Amino acid sequence: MTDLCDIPGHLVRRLQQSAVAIFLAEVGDAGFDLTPVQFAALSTVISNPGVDQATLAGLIAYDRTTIGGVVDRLVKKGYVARTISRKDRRARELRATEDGHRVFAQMEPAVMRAQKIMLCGLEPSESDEFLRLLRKALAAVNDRSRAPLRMAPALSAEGE
Amino acid sequence: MTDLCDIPGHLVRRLQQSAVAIFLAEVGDAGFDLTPVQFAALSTVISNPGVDQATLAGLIAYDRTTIGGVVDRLVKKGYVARTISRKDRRARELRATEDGHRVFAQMEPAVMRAQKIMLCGLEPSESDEFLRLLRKALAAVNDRSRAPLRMAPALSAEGE
DNA sequence: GTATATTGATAAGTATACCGATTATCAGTA
DNA sequence: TACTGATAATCGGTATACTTATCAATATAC
Repeated sequence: MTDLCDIPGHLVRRLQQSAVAIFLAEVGDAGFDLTPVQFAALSTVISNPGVDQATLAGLIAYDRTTIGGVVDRLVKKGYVARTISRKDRRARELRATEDGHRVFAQMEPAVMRAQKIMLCGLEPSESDEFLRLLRKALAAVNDRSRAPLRMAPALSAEGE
Repeated sequence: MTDLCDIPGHLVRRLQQSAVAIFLAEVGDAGFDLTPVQFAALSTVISNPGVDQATLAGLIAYDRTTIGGVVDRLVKKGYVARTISRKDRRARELRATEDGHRVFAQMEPAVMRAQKIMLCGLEPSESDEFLRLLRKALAAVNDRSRAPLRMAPALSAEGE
């Protein structure tokens, strides 16, 4: 008989659900209303000014179809500006607004707190080991997702 | 500067995405069309004949609002029967159909295969350790989700 | 210089997730 | 019996995710 507690996928899903709930609670208590996805997108736009949406999706391993809506919401909230690229009229260049930069910087402590809470059940050494295994497992299956991580800078490493 | 690769929540999300993609691929190749969520629900209904939807949601740590739609799809596919409880007219009693039992048994190998693929980057000992840490981390944050796991039978164990 | 293939973005449709509110029912009480 | 509170399920609304298909613009091939 299949016990769901023995199915890794089920455990990962539950941890992810908790992670989102904790993120929203911490960030919300701090007075911000970004979701984890929106935060990751904003963070990446800040690190890569002028990226187009497809590249952004690759950088954070999101689906290209999904990223449009995420960016929509960031634009609506005034944290990101989307302009049509001059070099390629298909592409939209993304840039964080001043508001976006400020909010990102201000909410970082809450985000870090959420990450700590998420792993509060583990000893520090266990936490490190967990993250190591998480990265290692991910590297092996990255390309089996519809939205694989596609590094632009010099990250890569683990994944072949 | 926040590197997303250092944010546990982001890593967990990516692994979950891969897990879902692998599950759908393996199960789909085997000729079945159940999602991970639907599989978990069907599995739990089989183990707990006659459960109501709220209890089912608790058993697999899903949101109560979501479970209705999941059950809808299982009913539409003919794998689960939903009847109004005689003891409590508010509740719906769920039971797997013969088709549901058969499909569940037949797809189990594909599900197991998917779990193995998901962790194929880890050595067997690492895989065990990863699952141990996953369960431990989860136990500590279970009640911070809107949909905490609520055991009815004698599951528990690891996660205290 | 036009046909072809590719690529960035979006649209439509389905399936999770979750919040807040509502409805129907049940349980206990006065 | 009517009232009160709790609970099962659903509804409306928002946000991910992903599939297939489409459109527009670019790049390449010829």
